[in-house]
Amino acid sequence: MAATINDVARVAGVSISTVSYALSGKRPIGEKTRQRIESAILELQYQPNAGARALAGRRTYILAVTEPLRPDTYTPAHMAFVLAAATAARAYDYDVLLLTQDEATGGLHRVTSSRLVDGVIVLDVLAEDERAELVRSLDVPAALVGIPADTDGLVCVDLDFEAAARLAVDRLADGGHRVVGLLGHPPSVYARGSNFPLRFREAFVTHAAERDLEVRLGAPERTIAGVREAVAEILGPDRDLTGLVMHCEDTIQMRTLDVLCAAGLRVPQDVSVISAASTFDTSTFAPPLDVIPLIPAESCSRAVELTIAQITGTVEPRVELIPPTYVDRGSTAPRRP
Amino acid sequence: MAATINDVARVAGVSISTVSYALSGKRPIGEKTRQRIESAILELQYQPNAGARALAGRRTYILAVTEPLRPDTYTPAHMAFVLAAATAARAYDYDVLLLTQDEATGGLHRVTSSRLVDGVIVLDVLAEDERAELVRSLDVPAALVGIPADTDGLVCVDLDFEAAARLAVDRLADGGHRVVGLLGHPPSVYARGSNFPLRFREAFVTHAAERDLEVRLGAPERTIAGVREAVAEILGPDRDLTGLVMHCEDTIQMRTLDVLCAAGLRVPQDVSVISAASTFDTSTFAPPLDVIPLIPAESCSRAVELTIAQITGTVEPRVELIPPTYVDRGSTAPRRP
DNA sequence: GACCGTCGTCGAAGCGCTTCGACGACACTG
DNA sequence: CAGTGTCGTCGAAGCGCTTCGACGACGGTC
Repeated sequence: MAATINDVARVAGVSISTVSYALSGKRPIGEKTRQRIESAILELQYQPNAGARALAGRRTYILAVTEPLRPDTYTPAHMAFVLAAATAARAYDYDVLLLTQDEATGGLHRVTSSRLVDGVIVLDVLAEDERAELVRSLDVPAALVGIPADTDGLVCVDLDFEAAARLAVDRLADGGHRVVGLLGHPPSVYARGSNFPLRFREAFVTHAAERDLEVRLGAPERTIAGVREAVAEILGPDRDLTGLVMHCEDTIQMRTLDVLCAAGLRVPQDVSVISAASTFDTSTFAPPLDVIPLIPAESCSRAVELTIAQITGTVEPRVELIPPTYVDRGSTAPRRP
Repeated sequence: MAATINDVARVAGVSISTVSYALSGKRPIGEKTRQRIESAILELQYQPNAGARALAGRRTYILAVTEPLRPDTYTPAHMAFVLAAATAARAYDYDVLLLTQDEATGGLHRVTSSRLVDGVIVLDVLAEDERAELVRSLDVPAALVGIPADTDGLVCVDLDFEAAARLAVDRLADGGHRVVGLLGHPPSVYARGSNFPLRFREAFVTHAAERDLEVRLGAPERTIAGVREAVAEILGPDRDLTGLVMHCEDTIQMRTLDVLCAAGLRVPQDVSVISAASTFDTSTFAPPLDVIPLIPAESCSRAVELTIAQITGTVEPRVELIPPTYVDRGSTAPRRP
């Protein structure tokens, strides 16, 4: 059997409460006592029993991460967030319970009301998301990565997609480009109400209008043919498009570059290209792309932070938007006269 | 505060042990009592406290899933296994704690010796894998999905990659093909000692020799150029290769089809193509490919089953190989004379 | 020197559940 | 009808931990 706190106390010749306080640091402990306890712990390979700790301490040190991974979502990007959340949680000594697919919603109720978890990280938030409702009504420490339509009473974190869209538009507008395109996600993604593609697209269109640009939108299917078609359409019959922003999966972006190349268009001489809100590495693309990165670790570690702050104290509901940054890799250039 | 078993007992007018037995079914309960208890549970929205249950019952109903997700591994395929494990676990009323990256090894010790989890599912097993050692020495209920070099004392489950390789070889050999190629993973994957690519490749080479075939191996990098080069090499200067087996990521497979098409080679008229041990859907490829599928749900649910069997009883160490199946989609044809 | 505060330690009371042993109430045996 | 089971229920003893209150031993104050 595994050693218990009783064994440690006996070996160290102190009471169990002393051991507990030595471990938690909630009361001062004499130097010599502490050392005896520490060596007893080492000797016995003592690890506190998680169940007992949860029961007595009312903390499990587990966070639920809910990520539906809906059929048409793009796994790598979403998993990057799950991983980032897991890593961030470990930095605070929390473990992560994974709730996916149907459990993403159903399991949320179960794990919170059985006090299996201390808090919840909600990923891939839709504009209308059951889980947002659930979190609100359950009144459990939680942070959403993404912004639902109704943020009332919730703690949300996300990249500032609107600002990212403006940043991309400005870059092209400042370069003198007049006709710009946005290559987005497959139509089904917009239909589902996934929030960030919509937010990005709206801000893109709005700000392009403010900057007096002509805008063309594409929502290619994932197939080669789909990309080819969308690119052809966006370029226009006269191929007068000179600025292209891509806010989509890596395969689509790579294929787009292939298609541009095949069409004899050079980047950035003929077309300036920006990869926006991408979770993957665009520096290995051919050519490497300018990017406004979406860094999972950033939003997730903030979400974990805010959740833990709610567990240990109290946090005002809020929406925190992370300002975007622009990484220049030479895939944009001023428009040639 | 959440309702406890005490509240339920009070409302139902019985003792707490009766409630507990009603819940677990470990002793018979009178019909009327059971109903009173059930309605009390509904009324109070009672959910047993996970920590207390773990402490008293010595079961947490949590399984650890360890998946290192090493830098060069292909996320979608690996995550498919994580998801399958989570889903399978839920079917047995177990939740899943995710251990990735550095925690995949380090966290294993922590979560088992603190009794946070009842068992462990080990994914992406290397030929030489620390986690196999750890599981052996920890003596914790566990199942590995994949086969380490030393399986002594371990419970392992996996697709029978050797049989899959033979199946692919036989299909081509029976079709009269004499020169066959295997397009595998990037070199780094083989170098790392990931076990299934190696097992597949070895069996492929061995069995092709038995069938008197000439074998060409390719291990393309993920880039377009990498694929193009590997395909050119495998086809040979005379393009005498007529059978191709792909055991690699979906992007590489798609690109290979693009490259074949660009080279004017038709599938299956000029080249017969088989996708082997693939976790993704090859029916949407152009053309749809014959496939020997690797079904994560299959190995994972068996792994979960075997782990839970170890928790509740005892299971002999073993290696269970899942027989491969062949799905015909018309991408192979007899060799033209 | 009486008084106070801090430090370091202990004992004991839970936390909410499972499970063992006990026991009354029956329904069978023979 | 005494003996033997099974059924349905209860009380109580933990499971291993945290935390509260208490208390002796000091060192400082006035």
